[in-house]
Amino acid sequence: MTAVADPPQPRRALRSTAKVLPEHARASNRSMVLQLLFHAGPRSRAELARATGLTRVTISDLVASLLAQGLVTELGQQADGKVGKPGTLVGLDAEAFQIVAVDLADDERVHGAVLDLSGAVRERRTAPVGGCTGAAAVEVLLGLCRELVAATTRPVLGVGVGSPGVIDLSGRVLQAPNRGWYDLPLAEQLSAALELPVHVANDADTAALGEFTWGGASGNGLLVLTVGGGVGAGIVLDGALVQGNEHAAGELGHVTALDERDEHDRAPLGRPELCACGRRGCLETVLSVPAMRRRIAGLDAAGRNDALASVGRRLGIVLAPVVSALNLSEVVLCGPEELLGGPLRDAALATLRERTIPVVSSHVQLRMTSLGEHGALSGAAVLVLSGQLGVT
Amino acid sequence: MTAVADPPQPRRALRSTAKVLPEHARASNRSMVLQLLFHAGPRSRAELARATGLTRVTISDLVASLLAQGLVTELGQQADGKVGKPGTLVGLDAEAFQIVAVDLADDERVHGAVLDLSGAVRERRTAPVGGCTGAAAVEVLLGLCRELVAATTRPVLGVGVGSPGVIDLSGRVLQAPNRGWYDLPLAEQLSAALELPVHVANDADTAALGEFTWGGASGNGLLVLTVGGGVGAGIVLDGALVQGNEHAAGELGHVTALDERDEHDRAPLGRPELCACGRRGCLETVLSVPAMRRRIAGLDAAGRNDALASVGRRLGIVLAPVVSALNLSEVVLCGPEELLGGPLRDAALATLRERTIPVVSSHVQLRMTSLGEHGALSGAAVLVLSGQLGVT
DNA sequence: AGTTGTTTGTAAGGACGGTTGCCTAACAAA
DNA sequence: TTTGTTAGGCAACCGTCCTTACAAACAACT
Repeated sequence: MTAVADPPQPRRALRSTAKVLPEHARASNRSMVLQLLFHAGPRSRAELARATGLTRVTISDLVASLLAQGLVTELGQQADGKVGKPGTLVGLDAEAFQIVAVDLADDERVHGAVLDLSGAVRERRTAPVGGCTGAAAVEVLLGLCRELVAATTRPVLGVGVGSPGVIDLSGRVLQAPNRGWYDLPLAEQLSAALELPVHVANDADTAALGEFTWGGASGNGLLVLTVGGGVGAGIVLDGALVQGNEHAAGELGHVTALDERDEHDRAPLGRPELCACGRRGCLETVLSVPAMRRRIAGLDAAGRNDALASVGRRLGIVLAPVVSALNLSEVVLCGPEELLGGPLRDAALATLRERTIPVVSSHVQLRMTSLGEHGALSGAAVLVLSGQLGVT
Repeated sequence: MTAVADPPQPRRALRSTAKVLPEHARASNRSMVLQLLFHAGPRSRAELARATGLTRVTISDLVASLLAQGLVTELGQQADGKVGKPGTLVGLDAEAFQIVAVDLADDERVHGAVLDLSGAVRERRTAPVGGCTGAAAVEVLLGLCRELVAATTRPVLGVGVGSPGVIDLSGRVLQAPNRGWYDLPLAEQLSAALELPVHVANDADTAALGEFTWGGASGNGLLVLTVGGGVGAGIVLDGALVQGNEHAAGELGHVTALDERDEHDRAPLGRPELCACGRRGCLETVLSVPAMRRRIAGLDAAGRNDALASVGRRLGIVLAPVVSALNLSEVVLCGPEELLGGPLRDAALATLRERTIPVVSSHVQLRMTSLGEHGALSGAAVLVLSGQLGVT
């Protein structure tokens, strides 16, 4: 045996790891039980034990602590005619806590809601924010949060906020140009002011979380595209949001989608337009709501369909490499149904299928969100459910 | 308080969770110590305690068990003139075990090697496989593995195999057309025959792992593009390989990269060619080694550079949406340096920067692999290190 | 040289989390 | 009524980590 080559030098920075304590195991198992009750509905302790792989003893112990916290309640006997002693059903108590959720995606008004643990909206409030930036915008947001907290009728589990911009895992807004926020520890500030746990994430990410949890996601990879004044995306892989190196994952709005030299779709879309970012032909210049409304203004139905189909084709071209690289199972569009739902979606899906290998394209779905307008609020609520209870 | 909306129904399939036992915590902490010693070199127990957050007592206990297994050795006293009792250095013993790694990316020959725990190649072997398919190809692979195992001089930690095709987490080859493997439990079969732990993954994925561990990856998202007879990609996010819904993540070779109606690069590249997959203009028809060699055959230096730059631009166009969506920090090219390293890389990077928003493009690197030809073998070894010791 | 303060590594005891084994209660079927 | 099965609770045990306490080794100061 002789050394044939020098060993390569490990130069990579150490991956972030963390110590694991027995109590973390406990928290994880507790989350697993809650997750099961949340998604699959009430179960007996014995059923929970079988589903989780834990013993009945451990499950009994966990359930006892959850009962003590009021998170779950006993719902009486299982009355199906099986042999043996009937189990006592244990179910998540959707009324145990309430969640305050806020969506900052709209430039004019901040939308907020109080939800229960099942995701049902119990109360709505909005506040005008047009023009406010910096600390003033924080004040408006904080005011709405206080109002919503005052409107709750149960203990508040936490506050979830979805906001445009680049936001890190701790809820620090690294940059949000339309609010004039730069390096702002928003979650920390709100949490201190409200004396509640506060979770803040990008609005496309919260939309993706909402869709993942309540939208009936069927497979493993989900991309949610939010189309409004701009275009954003949130990606969920293996049950977790993709953050990206600079917490800027999902910044698809400024990928070039229409090229100076492309003949393709030249007629309906015209030459690439200048984007707010200073470059030409960004996806936002064809797919954003204002851009689409401008393009279809004054056209007849056929012309509108043509124009929207052209937009859809450009979208399909941009999505094809992403869907292929990640082997996504679902792409979901959030935005005005009348713009996105018809020819645009059809053309995007057709283009996507044309441009990807069958093993990828045959399994991918491209559809409108099933959550309607309050998808973003549901997602902000999931942020809290996930952060406080480990339920997704 | 009144119910304003019905609760959305959770329709999503339950996410796979697993119970966590104290022993899993132990294994995790053990891996963390090994990881630290692997990447940062020998440390004293007290230093390990500070770095991990565990107490000195726990670290002593963990180190004792690692010593008993022979994975680490004491390396004598720390001789730096600090106050206090000098610590005893503990280091990973690179000679404790050896790893057998095999790369099936080449259609003609199977390449294999014996490596030590530091990743140094100690022994090389190859075996001709041209033409063999199905069970015969498995036999050739098995023969090479036996030969390599016989060539080891230490206990074998495990066997790592990188193979083209779609492969699931258990090492089952779902499809590998060029070997005629369909739904073949390769890891299981090899493991039974060799009586050793065997880990099998896609060759682009192993290349990505190797690059991640030894290539000096600097940030959070890494995409490794392998360019040979075909084109493949492996993606590492948050320290883990992206699998995809059908385990087909990274199938970038058959994304359309050259469009029938695109004028762009028409002159150097010609009209979109028919691909083996039956469609036209796939990335493989411009970026694969045979395609590029055919295109530059007979050209002078300037013509070659033009042609390769055109290929690079098409690559940049395909990569831009992926890099933006994931906010990748690094894209690495594996393949012939003389084709990929020059104008192709430059043009791809320039195009990538043109077509992505600065927050993404300003941080992304696009470079050749630093591991040379045995990147795939190193990656297969990482597969074993990761699977058996939790070290990545 | 002796003392003091710092640091390392180990030992003993406690807290926590999960398991196994055994018990009783409740029910269906023979 | 008996038998078999299932649910849930109690006690004892094991593994893992923590805190507290202690001996050893060394630098620096008196």
